[in-house]
Amino acid sequence: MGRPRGFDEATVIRSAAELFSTRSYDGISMDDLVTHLGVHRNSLYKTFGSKRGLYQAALRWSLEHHIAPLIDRVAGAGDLAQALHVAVGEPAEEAGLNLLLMAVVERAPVDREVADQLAPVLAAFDQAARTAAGQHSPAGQHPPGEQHSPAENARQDEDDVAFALTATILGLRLRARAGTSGTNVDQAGAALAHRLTRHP
Amino acid sequence: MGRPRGFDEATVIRSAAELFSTRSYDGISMDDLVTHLGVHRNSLYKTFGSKRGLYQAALRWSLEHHIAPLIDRVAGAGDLAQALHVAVGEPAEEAGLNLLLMAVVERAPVDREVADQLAPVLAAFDQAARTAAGQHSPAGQHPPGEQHSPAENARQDEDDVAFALTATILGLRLRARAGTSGTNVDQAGAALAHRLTRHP
DNA sequence: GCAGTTTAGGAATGAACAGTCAAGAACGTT
DNA sequence: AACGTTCTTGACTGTTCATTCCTAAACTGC
Repeated sequence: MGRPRGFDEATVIRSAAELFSTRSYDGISMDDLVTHLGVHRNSLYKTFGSKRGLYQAALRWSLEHHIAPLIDRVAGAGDLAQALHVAVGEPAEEAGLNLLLMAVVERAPVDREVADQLAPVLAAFDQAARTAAGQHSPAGQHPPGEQHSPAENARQDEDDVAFALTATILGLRLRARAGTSGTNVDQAGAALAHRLTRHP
Repeated sequence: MGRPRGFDEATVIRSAAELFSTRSYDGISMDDLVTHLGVHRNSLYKTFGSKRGLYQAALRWSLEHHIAPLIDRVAGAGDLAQALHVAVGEPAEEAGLNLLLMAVVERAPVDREVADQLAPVLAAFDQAARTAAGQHSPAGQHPPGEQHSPAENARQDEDDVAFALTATILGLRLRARAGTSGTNVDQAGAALAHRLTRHP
């Protein structure tokens, strides 16, 4: 009952995510959003409560619909080269990764809820990178013990490499954003993957 | 002649760089700067012209006094592990790299002068990473020819790996900034370097 | 100690900002 | 067709923003 909405909420969220992926949170005004989304201020406030609410909805949507599938594809990639390719080479995921990048760099440090939302995503990325890098040891957190058995060291090493690989993926997207052509970024990822998998 | 300054310009620039490294450009107001720097608004405007002028001075200073020496140390590192360690493991350079990170992610896309200033710095980083990764081929741009001789391919590959390594350095700093729980960044860099140098 | 020059300080300006209000329009229900 | 409900709309509010004005202060040279 009541007047029907003149806009599709999912579409608005997707457009907002796109806009938020291009500039900093404080660099985007509500007027910018109103213009870019083609939806009236009050409709946005009614639906999302505040600018922050809209941002959070956009981030959540992007993490769920862009990043999570991307993580799955990274985890399912046959080898590391393919994993890096799907992570940075696909232009379709640009907006999603750019928003993640912005969120990590400039939102997380000043918004705890954002930080708390991103932490598990980065962890999942690590896990996927670890899977793609070579299925040597099973998933899992580190057990509490302080002993350094060879098996534990190996597992820790896998974690560390995966952590660095996620960093590389984000760094490569950062550089693509900074002006380097996508082709070169993809090529750089391939070159690094090749070096890392030379010695299986 | 005239009344002497009540502040040291270099100190102010350094403090501004520190502050700009913590939040986005638009997330920092002139009031924030006035408070953090302990210098009156008018003195800042008299000296730097505008908020953007102050930012540019801070960025230039940081690139010159933090990033350039860091690049030199990366280039001079004995091996890749050491290069990554000096790049991400030294807490003294945190502010410099964080500012670089913020500049690349959120300033460069909306401020061409910043973008133009960062491009050669990233290129220098690539060159240093290439040097640290192994002194196989001399420095230099690619010659114009389109042939793909083995030597050229090797050189291109070195460039690509170096590009990816710079991305990794920035990515690792990004993750350090994001509050890495568990795995530490330095250790991750070391693990990746170890994998990359296993096969010389 | 006065003239000239440069900085400091506080107050002001207008624009842009996030968020709100009240009136009306489009529906389902009765 | 009258009603309650939900959405739309444009104007509005108070705040914060970057930037500027003006006067007083601190110095140098005469």
